[in-house]
Amino acid sequence: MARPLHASLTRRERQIMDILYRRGRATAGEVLEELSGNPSSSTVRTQLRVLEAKGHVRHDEQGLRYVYIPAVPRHAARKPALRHLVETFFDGSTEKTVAALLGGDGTALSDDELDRIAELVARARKEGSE
Amino acid sequence: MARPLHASLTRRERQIMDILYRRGRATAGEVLEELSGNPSSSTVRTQLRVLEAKGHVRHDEQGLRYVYIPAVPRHAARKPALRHLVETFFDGSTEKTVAALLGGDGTALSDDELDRIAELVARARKEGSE
DNA sequence: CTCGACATGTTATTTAAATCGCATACGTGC
DNA sequence: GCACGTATGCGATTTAAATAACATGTCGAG
Repeated sequence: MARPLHASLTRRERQIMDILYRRGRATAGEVLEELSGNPSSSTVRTQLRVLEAKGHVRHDEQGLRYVYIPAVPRHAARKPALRHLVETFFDGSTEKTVAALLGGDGTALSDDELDRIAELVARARKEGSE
Repeated sequence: MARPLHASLTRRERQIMDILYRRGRATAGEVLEELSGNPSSSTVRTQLRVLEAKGHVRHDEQGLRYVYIPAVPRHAARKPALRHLVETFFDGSTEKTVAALLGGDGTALSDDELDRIAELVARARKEGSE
């Protein structure tokens, strides 16, 4: 069973992977900027090399710089991550999760967005009943 | 800014916290059963004590056993966790997240559940327009 | 009472993670 | 060409995590 990648990462590694997934790609310097506890540039680059050795990221050389990219693309990584969170915090219930997403914090959703979400639900029902 | 607790946990600690959140509460033995790599009982108990020292869990004494419980209750911990995941993997978009939840893996949702989800969306719209 | 099963506490050791110093390579402008 | 700013690579060190051996305490059965 393929558990979420996150499960095998150390704290710093997770921090870095999260940055890479949020941004899509980043240089060592960009990762450094977003890391808390401002570690040295050396540290960050070492971590990125470790992550690459473990197969979690790869890099493209862009001129002088390395641009790091997650080895598992975002759209493939996020499903297991989401499911794991739903299992852990919402009893595996999609309904409870949606409730938290909508009723959530102060994030007011626009009517447009709610319309599109309603559309998603309608379509899911249609597909389910085929 | 209160980041998700998860961010400050080590791998094992996260594993254990996930078990505690999934089950609500657990003894050292129960945690041990669910942990991969079957570490020794000693190891698990030490970790639980470390987690307690760090303030992540507390314990109730139940007869002879200790029953461990997350210090931050699930309903309080899950919101930041969910938001962090949405930020990292879904560009902060509730819509994209719902799409992944519905269109997800093979998890077929019942019509009933879809009904209730639709109701949630309808209610959210109403509240938003007040 | 005392033995055994089971639970916890303490402490030490091993292993892994995190950090950085220093060496090295690549361009750019003078 | 060469000095400088900026990158990366390697190796070593420090710090933290993970693990388990051993000691202690509690209950129930015989």
